[in-house]
Amino acid sequence: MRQSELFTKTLKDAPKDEVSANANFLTRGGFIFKNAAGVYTLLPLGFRVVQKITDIVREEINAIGGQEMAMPALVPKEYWDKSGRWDVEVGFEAKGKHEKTANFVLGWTHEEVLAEIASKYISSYEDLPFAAYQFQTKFRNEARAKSGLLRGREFLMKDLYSFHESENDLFRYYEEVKKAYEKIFARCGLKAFYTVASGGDFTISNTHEFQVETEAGEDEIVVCRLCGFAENKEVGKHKAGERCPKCEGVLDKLKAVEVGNIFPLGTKYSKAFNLKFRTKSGESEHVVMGSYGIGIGRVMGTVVEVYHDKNGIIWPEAIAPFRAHLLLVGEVTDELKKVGDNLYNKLVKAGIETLYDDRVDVGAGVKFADADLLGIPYRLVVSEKTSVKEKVEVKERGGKEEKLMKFEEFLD
RNA sequence: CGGAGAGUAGUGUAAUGGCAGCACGAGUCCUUUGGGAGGAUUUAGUCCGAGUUCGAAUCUCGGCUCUCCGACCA
Repeated sequence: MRQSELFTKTLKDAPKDEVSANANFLTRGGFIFKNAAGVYTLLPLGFRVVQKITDIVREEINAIGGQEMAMPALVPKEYWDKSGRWDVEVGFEAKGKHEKTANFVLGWTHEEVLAEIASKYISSYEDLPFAAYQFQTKFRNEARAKSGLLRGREFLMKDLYSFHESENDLFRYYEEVKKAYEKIFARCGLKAFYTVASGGDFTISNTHEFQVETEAGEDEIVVCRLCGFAENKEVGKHKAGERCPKCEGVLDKLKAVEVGNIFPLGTKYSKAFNLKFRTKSGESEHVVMGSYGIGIGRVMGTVVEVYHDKNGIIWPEAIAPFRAHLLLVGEVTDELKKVGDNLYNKLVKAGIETLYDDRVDVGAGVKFADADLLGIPYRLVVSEKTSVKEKVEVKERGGKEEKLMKFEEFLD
């Protein structure tokens, strides 16, 4: 992508009143645009990051047998009546302009929808287990949207639902999802604590959250840094300073953001939707369900909270919008442009996603500042003053040197 | 949903009852070209609605929106 053709621009000043690092840098860099509190447009750069994250999630969920599908955002009232969740306060009701009453809710979760569908297709133990998921925009009328992408009223979520003939089988799959989640967050560069959370009325045991340490987080958890045991403060069984229940360590308290969660639902929704199957011995039983979410936009925001310095974002390579940032620096002469264009073409041809700052009449300071802000992992600078490798020098945004040799082959 | 603060040009700000100004951005011209360049010139603004007043960005009332703290949630 040639930066001269990118329709967004960077902003020099941080948005007024905005405090969180992710809202600041993502807005200034032109990754996102705020349309309303907690409602964001993903601009081309932000969209690329989200695509990288969804690709990773899709790969890992497919690997545990998830079947991708797409459910509607308009969810019929009758479904919510069945589950008793019509009046849940986070819901946005949707009504036709000329209709008297709202007949839909903008989906804020999809247990109801999939339970309804499953009840038409599942009839025998032979149909179980199965798991289906989607990436979808969810709508929740949060009383207070805040912290940029960390808590929005409209956000992209990966929601996975699993269906089983027994609790045993549910918990077998639950462990698989847990492992998949661990891989997903690790690949996104996040260290996530697998955290015990209170289940509430909706589940048959505790639920689990994946929490990433950051001051911008809204949750407080106690963790053992030795073995990784973690518990949400709301559970209240363990306190900071106490001995870890799993090992010799001592529990620490920290602020964190929940990037994912997994719920053993049991039969709440299968009962509401009459979702039953015949066992091998011919009895009719309710399907046992689990549900598993990952907030995609929240992952993106969390990564920015974790990976930034005073100048901007430092994307982990796996989810960076581009891998290389090629900069023409100094006076852009025809000769210099030729060196840059050649290198750009070579990189693109080799499948290296490259943002090429080919802007003319933009000062070096501006280009470097923009590059720092955008946070693309590898920076290749083409300039008259660079003596290395025919006017090209390579730097890594995060400051480490060892990976730079990757680009040697392109610098002939 | 409770509490607090704030809405002035695309962005950031000044003007506290009396000519809406500055910087960045954007346009044009010239100079400059390795860390947010310089000069000239142009562009563009008081959230909405009432009220007080000779006169309102400024004061009053109502609304809308945003931010922060709290409660609640992926």
